[in-house]
Amino acid sequence: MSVLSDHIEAFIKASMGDLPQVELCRQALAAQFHCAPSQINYVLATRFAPDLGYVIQSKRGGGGYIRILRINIDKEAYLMALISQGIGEAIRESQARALIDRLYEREVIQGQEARLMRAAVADQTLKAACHEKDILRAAVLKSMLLALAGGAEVEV
Amino acid sequence: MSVLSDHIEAFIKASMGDLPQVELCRQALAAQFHCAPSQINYVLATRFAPDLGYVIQSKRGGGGYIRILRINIDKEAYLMALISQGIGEAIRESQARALIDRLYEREVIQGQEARLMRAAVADQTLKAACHEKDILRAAVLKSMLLALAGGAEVEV
DNA sequence: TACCCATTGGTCAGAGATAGTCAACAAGCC
DNA sequence: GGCTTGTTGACTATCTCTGACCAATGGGTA
Repeated sequence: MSVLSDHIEAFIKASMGDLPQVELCRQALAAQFHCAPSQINYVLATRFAPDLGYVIQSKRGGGGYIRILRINIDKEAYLMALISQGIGEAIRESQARALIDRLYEREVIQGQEARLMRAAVADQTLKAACHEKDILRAAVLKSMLLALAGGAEVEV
Repeated sequence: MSVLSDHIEAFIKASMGDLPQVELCRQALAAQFHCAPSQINYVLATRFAPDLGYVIQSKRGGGGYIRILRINIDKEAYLMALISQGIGEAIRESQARALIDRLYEREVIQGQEARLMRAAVADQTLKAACHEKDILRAAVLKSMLLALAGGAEVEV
């Protein structure tokens, strides 16, 4: 079954080739495929999601763009596993701290980075109701792990 | 994808080189880039703002000029100033990114740390209503800056 | 000195150019 | 039919650029 989203996905992947990143123009791409611009967002959300090893950056306004960065999954399998399985929808502060400590022990991160991460996910930092806090913490933690996994090869 | 503002910014930075300041003539610059004079103000406001480490001085009338000064900062004092004044109750993603970029340029943080911080304060990360997002982002950012400022003495 | 006015930069609202979000509808697949 | 996936359009958010109008400076002139 070959559907529009698949074509767009294939086109983007072909554009990327072996490069670590590619830059698109949403409007132009939508015009090229004769679809609504939001269709591009759908493809990005479903085929180039963080869990699938991609990071999306974009800018609006004149000269706007959408940039897709690829993560080297082989190299960072541990982080990706953490992101997709090790952290659920929510995570408590103590669990997050333990996870960060493990990263430090395994030398995935340095002291300064560990301090940054702890600060970002601290209970005191996340102003929200208790359960919301844990959800938020999970999101922040995942996002940072993704940055660790994907950032190394790309100038962000 | 580069746009007029980017070109003007690049030109000014090239003019500066390693010097601590540079002097421009708004009209002449606008003529050089075939744009409205106010476009220069736009570039100054968005690319050479105080948050980005610059100070603008200017004089009108005959022999008028625009002078751009690069600020040199003391790391700890800068961080503390950012925490107490530079960041309010809320901060937008673009402002937060600019702030992090500046820390990176000034070598207060390294590339990996910058990526971590950007990830933590990204719009995509902070799942909340728009205004709540900005408040949350300010809290996360401040918390991380505090970690940077006080990090050396804190137990790992 | 007092005033005029040419010259130069500042401000701001609005238009234009992109991209993001979300709810509703459509198409496929048990 | 009901669930999942795909598609769209209306509305929103953000970034860029411009022009009309405002403000300041300094030289010229009465």
